[in-house]
Amino acid sequence: MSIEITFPDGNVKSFDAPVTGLAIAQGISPGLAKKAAVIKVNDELWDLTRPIDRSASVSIVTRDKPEALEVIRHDAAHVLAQAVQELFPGTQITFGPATEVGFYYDFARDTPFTDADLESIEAKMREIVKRDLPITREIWPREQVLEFFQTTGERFKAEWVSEGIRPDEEISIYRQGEKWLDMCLGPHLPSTGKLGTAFKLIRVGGVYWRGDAHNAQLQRIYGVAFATDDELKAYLKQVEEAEKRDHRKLARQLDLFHQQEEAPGMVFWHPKGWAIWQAVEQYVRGVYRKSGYQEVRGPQIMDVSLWKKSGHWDNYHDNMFFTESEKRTYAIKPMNCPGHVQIYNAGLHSYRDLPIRYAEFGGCHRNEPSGALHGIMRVRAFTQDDGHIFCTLEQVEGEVTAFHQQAMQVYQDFGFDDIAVKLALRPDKRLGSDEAWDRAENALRAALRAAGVAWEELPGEGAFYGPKIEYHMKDSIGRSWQVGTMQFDPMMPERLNAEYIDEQSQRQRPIMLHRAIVGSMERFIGILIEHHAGSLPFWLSPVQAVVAPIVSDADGYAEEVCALLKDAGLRVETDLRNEKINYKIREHATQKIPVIIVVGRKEAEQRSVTLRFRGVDAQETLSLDEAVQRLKTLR
RNA sequence: GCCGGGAUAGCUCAGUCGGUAGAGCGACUGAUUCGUAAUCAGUAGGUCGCAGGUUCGAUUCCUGUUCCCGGCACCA
Repeated sequence: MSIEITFPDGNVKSFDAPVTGLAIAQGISPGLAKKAAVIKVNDELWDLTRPIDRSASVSIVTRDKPEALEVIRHDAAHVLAQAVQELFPGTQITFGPATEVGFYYDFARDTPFTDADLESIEAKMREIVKRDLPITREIWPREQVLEFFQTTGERFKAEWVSEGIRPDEEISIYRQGEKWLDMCLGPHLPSTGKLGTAFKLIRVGGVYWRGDAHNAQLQRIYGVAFATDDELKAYLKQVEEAEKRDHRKLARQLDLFHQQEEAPGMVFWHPKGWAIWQAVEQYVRGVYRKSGYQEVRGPQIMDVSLWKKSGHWDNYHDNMFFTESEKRTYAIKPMNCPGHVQIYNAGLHSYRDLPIRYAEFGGCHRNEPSGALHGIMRVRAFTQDDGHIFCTLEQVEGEVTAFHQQAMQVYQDFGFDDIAVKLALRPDKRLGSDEAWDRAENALRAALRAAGVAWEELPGEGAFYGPKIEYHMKDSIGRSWQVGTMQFDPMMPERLNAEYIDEQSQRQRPIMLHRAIVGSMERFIGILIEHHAGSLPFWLSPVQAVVAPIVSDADGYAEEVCALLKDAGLRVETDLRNEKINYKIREHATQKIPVIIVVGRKEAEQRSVTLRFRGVDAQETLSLDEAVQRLKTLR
């Protein structure tokens, strides 16, 4: 038997017997063999130790390649599992994949792992790496695997063999050293020593077996892993930087808002935080105006019967707040759409009136599970930049493409330029027929196509009343946030009896489009704070400039400058405290004020000001008039 | 909601192996008028999250609870 191995450069080499990737690499150079992590065989990643038993085109994947990194991380998960079982006998193993920056492994053990355990586990992992145990792949018959896991008390593994793996699937077992093994698809490095030292266990958390809240609770140990120590160091540094821009921390430092026990998941906006809100709201209001929306306002609470009619009660009553008065139960609104339908229904509409676009900064309350709350990113009381468009099916495409343009402009104006568009399709729990869903999903697809954007489809992620387009934006440190949405809803008009009169004087159901660009004001402001690390752009800064006199003789002039800038529409304050200019500059720089305006005797005499811009040490002195003009252009 | 951890002055944190607490910054008062990232001195400030229990005595130990943090689940 002859095996032909084709290399990336087109060279072909014949072997008489099956040959391993390691042998091939060694045949090329010992250096390559050392750097090799896995081998790509006909576009499939294989272990270096797995014999290649047929002709194939191959390429050696060295450890510096992204594909190798995933294998390194996956290996780290297995080394973690072995370390845990060596240290804590009786702990059951389940799954442990690679993640975006590292790996995790889920364990079943009655006693919780502590931070101290994490340290000793990591030490044990390093020991296993040092032992440089060979990692070998074996194929076992299904019965043998099942029996093995049953006799070793690995209940979860055994369950997976019988419930998660198709009977005709080949089961590979990876042995790490003499005794320890795990069932795994692979591939893996040839030995534990190849893992290297660039890994670190970071935390432990609870998870559900197979991701289902009805199942047993497991403990997941998370780690990060890289090909080199430098990359690990860089990653840890980046985490530290991310912590510094935590919106909860910055809110305290910059006095933007606070939250307290009596109102969990709600926000107390301080003057400076509310100034940011106002800036965002005024901006969005301008978008409403320019794009043909009429602003409206519905009531905060409405009789529960309305929510039963709309379908919200059936789907979400566990997450709704209720209140009672005179034997009637009211729901505190979790959404604005039923209110907008009432406004629509208050008049009779001709097809000529459509589309009708309503907008509202709609305050909503949702009783989110306590464990979901997070600063102002996930709250129980929030405000949507909500809008509803009542239109005909034919008008949907035009409305969706127009919305797309508006949304993209808004994200750009706020400093976000990396936007991903996704289409969330029918969920299991839903209203309406499959035909209606086909129509709805296809209408959105057509609109996206017309808008000329690429999108990703998310099966099962749609709202119960219709599919939705989602806008995900990446922030300055690469995290993705779902903000805007455009939802197609034929159900709500039906359920709440919305109609218009068509050309033939017949009553028709309009289509309802739900749309939001920033989504939740609270969350969007949280994202803005973290994206800009608290240094908001001039137009969003709560205090845009501080006028700081050097000596008290200049106080009067400072107040004059401040008044002038306020007249020009800027948010300005004076700092007349009896402190040195150094102290004032330090403080306002720390407060991330975009412009510090210093005035001393000289400026007061010359009617000039000295400007110091955030992040720039150099100062500029210019006349008061010039300065006002200059700052006005930043607004 | 579930698993784990936490809660000490306005903020950041130390401390008490059970004998009711301390620093820095901030605040306040006074002095200082000093040209680009912290002037000096003094003063005040805490039911040690809340409720029970054990104890002669609990901020400390135990139980419960609320909220926060991390993870999972959820997210109209």
